[in-house]
Amino acid sequence: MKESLRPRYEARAKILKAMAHPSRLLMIEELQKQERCVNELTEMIGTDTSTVSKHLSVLKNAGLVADDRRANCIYYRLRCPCILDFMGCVEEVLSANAEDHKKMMKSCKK
Amino acid sequence: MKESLRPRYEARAKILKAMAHPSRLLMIEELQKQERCVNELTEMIGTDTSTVSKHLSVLKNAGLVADDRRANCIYYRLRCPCILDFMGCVEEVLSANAEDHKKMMKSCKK
DNA sequence: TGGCTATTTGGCTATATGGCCAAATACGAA
DNA sequence: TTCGTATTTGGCCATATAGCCAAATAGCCA
Repeated sequence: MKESLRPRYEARAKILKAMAHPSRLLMIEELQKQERCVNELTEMIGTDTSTVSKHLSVLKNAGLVADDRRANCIYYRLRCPCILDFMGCVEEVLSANAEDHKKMMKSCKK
Repeated sequence: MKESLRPRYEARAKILKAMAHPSRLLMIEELQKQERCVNELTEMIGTDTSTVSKHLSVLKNAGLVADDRRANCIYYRLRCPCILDFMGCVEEVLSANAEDHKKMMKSCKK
């Protein structure tokens, strides 16, 4: 790869990687609807608080979420809501995959 | 996480994960322009053929690319071109990050 | 068929990640 | 200041991934 292009692709990959986890996708979706504190997200995900905190730091580190403290909770919110537009296409891929799978099964029966 | 939702998020995460690598992003971008065989991609990326082959199998396994053989090469193509629309938003995040960074630097000087 | 090239697979190592626990920290409120 | 709750961090283990090499496979073409 041309060296000059590498940082660009690495930066993009980092963002995609930050999104590429089931729990983090759930959080992103939730945070698009409304901001949430760590505790609330922990309940939704149903795992250890420390795990959720680490997931959030991945998202924050990628610049996908921002946080601010109010009262004694830290609220997270989605920084670029367009992120969720991704999902339309992701779903398209998934249904294309399902379609293929169906075809394959059919042709196996023959 | 509600058990019924898990498979859905896992499927989505798998697709994002498949995209989340610099070399694979480069390939995806290239394959949107035109189909390419393993050898051509290997040259572009500048790494071992076997590595590229494995990257391609990740993409294929996620349903992002399809391949077919012609003459004695195997040509890969992008299955869902909408995938690249992602990048607009990814870039948006990146420039928001850059903006933040700039602000931070400024406020440090004060 | 047999050779040749393109591609994939297996094996290995180094590195990164997710998850849990325990401990540390941060900060608002009394 | 001190307490108590919310959050983060460090440590550990199990698992996954990238990359390279060597070897196996696949399938065109003479």
